[in-house]
Order: sequence, then structure tokens, then C-alpha cells
Amino acid sequence: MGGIISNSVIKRLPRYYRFLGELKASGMTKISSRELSEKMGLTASQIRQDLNCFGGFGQQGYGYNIDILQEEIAYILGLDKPKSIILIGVGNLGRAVTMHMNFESKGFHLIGLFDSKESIVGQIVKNQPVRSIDSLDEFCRENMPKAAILCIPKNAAEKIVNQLMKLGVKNFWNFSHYDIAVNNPEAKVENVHLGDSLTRLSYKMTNK
Amino acid sequence: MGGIISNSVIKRLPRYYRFLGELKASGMTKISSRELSEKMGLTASQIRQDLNCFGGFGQQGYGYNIDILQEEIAYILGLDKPKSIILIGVGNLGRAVTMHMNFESKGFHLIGLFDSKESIVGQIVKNQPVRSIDSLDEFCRENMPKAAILCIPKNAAEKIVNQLMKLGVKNFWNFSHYDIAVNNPEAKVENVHLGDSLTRLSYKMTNK
DNA sequence: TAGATTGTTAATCGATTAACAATC
DNA sequence: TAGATTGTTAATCGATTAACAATC
Repeated sequence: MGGIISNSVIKRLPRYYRFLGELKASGMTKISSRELSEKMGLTASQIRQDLNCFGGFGQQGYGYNIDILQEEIAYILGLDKPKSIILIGVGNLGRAVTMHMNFESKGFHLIGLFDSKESIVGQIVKNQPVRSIDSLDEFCRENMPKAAILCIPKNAAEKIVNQLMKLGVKNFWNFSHYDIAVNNPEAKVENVHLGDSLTRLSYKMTNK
Repeated sequence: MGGIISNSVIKRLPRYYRFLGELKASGMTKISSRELSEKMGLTASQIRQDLNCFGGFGQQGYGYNIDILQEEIAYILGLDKPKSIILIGVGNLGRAVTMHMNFESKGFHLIGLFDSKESIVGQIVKNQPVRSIDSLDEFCRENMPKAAILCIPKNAAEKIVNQLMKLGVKNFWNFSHYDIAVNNPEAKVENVHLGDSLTRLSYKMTNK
């Protein structure tokens, strides 16, 4: 426990967290690796391996306590830690992300919205004013956001990323098609590439 | 060539496709695996292994012809095949996906929008009327869509998925939190789980 | 031809699965 | 105690990297 958790495990953790939440909501208090494996479509072996990365929370002959396990995963994922975040680009996608996402449940506080378009600046979205991109420097120096959501086109993204990196904002939820990680090794990036995702669906539909 | 392409390779193909498109747009006609590896942040070895899954398109001492390679990847991904798709749930997210995504460039035709809300049905989004979810059966029998985009809440998704499966719509671009694949082994599913993605960003920000 | 770079095999690395002793 | 189920080690499987002969 406390060791290095592999990337493969990390990718599965949010899903464990969700499933445990549902089990909890359904009134269950414990579950075995076998039961969970059937519900999630994984092997029991993999579940035991995964959960053991961060210490033995199961009990032989009994299984896992759902409450304790979920709390532990929340801690590993940092969901309990407050994290401020801003969003750049309040177009269709940015607006949807702002409205749709439950930031608070993951410990995020969305503290600012920015856009470059005259017609969008000043609008109120989810109780927040859309600020001019020109005020980004000042806002960041005052409010020190920890992360930024990029809902802007590829060609605008490079400049904004450089600007944000200089301001100390080095964590990105990246919906743009700009490849942040290749050019900024110190940045932490989570990409959501909708185009690539739809492309993979095309592959799956085409091949067998 | 023509053999089984592993899942790991498939995940990388859309990105290859994009990078090759950019190189083409910049006027280049050929590239070596080493050059491409530097641009993409991969190893040259991996690129050669990946590209060889579908036959030898390189030339020793020369490299790869960008045009030919990109076309080949497009073919593998099925981007050239016309595929009709409908979207269920024209809320913030569904609206953004409808407006934002370039379906045609991936061979998709978005042929119908559906929602259950009185206030949304009848609206025009991207030149298409939002239809009542009550007309889904009739529409599918008439138009035989190949795939569906789900932008609906988890609790509505199970019913809709069952309905669509019965109608022969078995390919899903799934933005809902309903786990289609676990309950429908024959379905082909590409998940976009924004909550899990933001959760992973939380992890990256929290841990070193 | 000489140089470059692929295609491909072999070596390494990591992740998943299986097995079982420990133990609740 | 007996039965169940974990924690953990070992075996298997697959993916990535390295190496180099083939060849343009």
C-alpha cells in the first residue's frame, strides 16, 4: 500500500468508485470480489489485485466493506481535496460542460468562465459571468486556479496553454485538439477527444 | 495484413489519422517512423509495428507516403463507409454534440434527434426538428439507423437501449452513465464518460 | 554503390489470470 | 470448527522496445 499504482488500475478506479456508490445507495454494506466481478464484467482476480494496490481493505471469508472501500478510493482519487478550475471557451461544448458536469462531487470548484467573443462575454452561465479572455492574466494572478478546461479550437489552444503555463496553471481538462502533452512535458493533461471517440465507434461498426 | 488488429493499436489509429492529416495539410508528402515518433511522442519502433498490422506501406530507405498511409487508415477505421446515426436527448450535452461534432468527416449522417421533453420537441437544432421520443419506433422502422448517440440520464438509458436493441440499433456512442456493454454483450459501445475523465484529472492533480 | 529506413524477429516489460495458503 | 474469501505468489498472456537483416 502507498506504492506506485499503475496507469491501468487508475483508469479503472473511477468506475469502481461509481459502482460502489450504487451498491451503497441500494442498501448493501459488503460485497465479495466475485459478486463485484459479475456486476462489473471483470475477473475477481483483477479486482482483488486492483484493490490491494492501496492496502488490504477486505476481510478473508467476508469480502469488502463498501463504505470503507469507496471512501478509500475517493481519497486515492483526491475527490475530497478542493481544486479550483476555470473554463476557457463558452461555445456549445463549453456551455454544455459548465451546465452538465457535477464539479463539486469531484472536489472541483468552477471559479471562472472565459471567452474571446464580444457577443458571449457578459452572458451569465450557471450563475457566473462570462469574462473576457483579456482579463485572464489578472484573474489568474488574483485567484490562482489550479486547473483549466479547454473548450476552444486547436489553433487558439497553443497560445492559451502557453499563457496559462506561465501563470502557473498546469493541469488541463482538454477538449481541444491541441496536443498539450507533447509540447509541455510538465503539464498534467486529461484529454477528451470526441472526434477520436466517434472514429473508434466507426471502427467497431465496420469491423465484424 | 488483414490479420487481427489489437485494441491497443486501434486506440492509437485515430491519432495517427489526425497527425497524418496535419502533415498533409502542411505540404509534406513522406515521413519516416523516426520523424513521426518525435512529433507524436511515441517510439519509432511502435509506429512501425502499428503500421505493419495492415500491410507494408512503407518503403525501405525512404519512409511512408503520407497520402497513401492516411487513406489506408481511413479505410481500416471505416471513415469512408456511410453510417446513419440518431441522437437521443437534446439537453445541453446533446445539443453541443449535435452542433459541435463533424459527423460527415467520419462517414456519419445524423438523421434524427429525439427528446422526451414537451418543451424541447419541435425545436430546430442544426436544421433538424427534435422529434418526440414516442415516434422512435416508427422512425427506426422507416429509416433503419445504424447507431445511436445517448445523451440521456442513466435511469432513462436502460429502457431506451432495450428498445433500440429490439429495433436493430446495436451500436452506441454512449454519453450516459448506463453500462450498456455489461448487459448487452452483442452491442458495440463507445463510451464517453465525462465524469470519469474529470475524476482522472483529479487523481493526476493530487498525486505528485 | 552507400546510406537510410523499413519489416520483422527476438527480448523485455508490464498487466492479467490462476492458484492456493493464510485467515476471518 | 468448517466454509468462505481474501492477499499474494506464480504462470500466462499481450504489448512495447530493441535489434538487425532485407532492401529501396
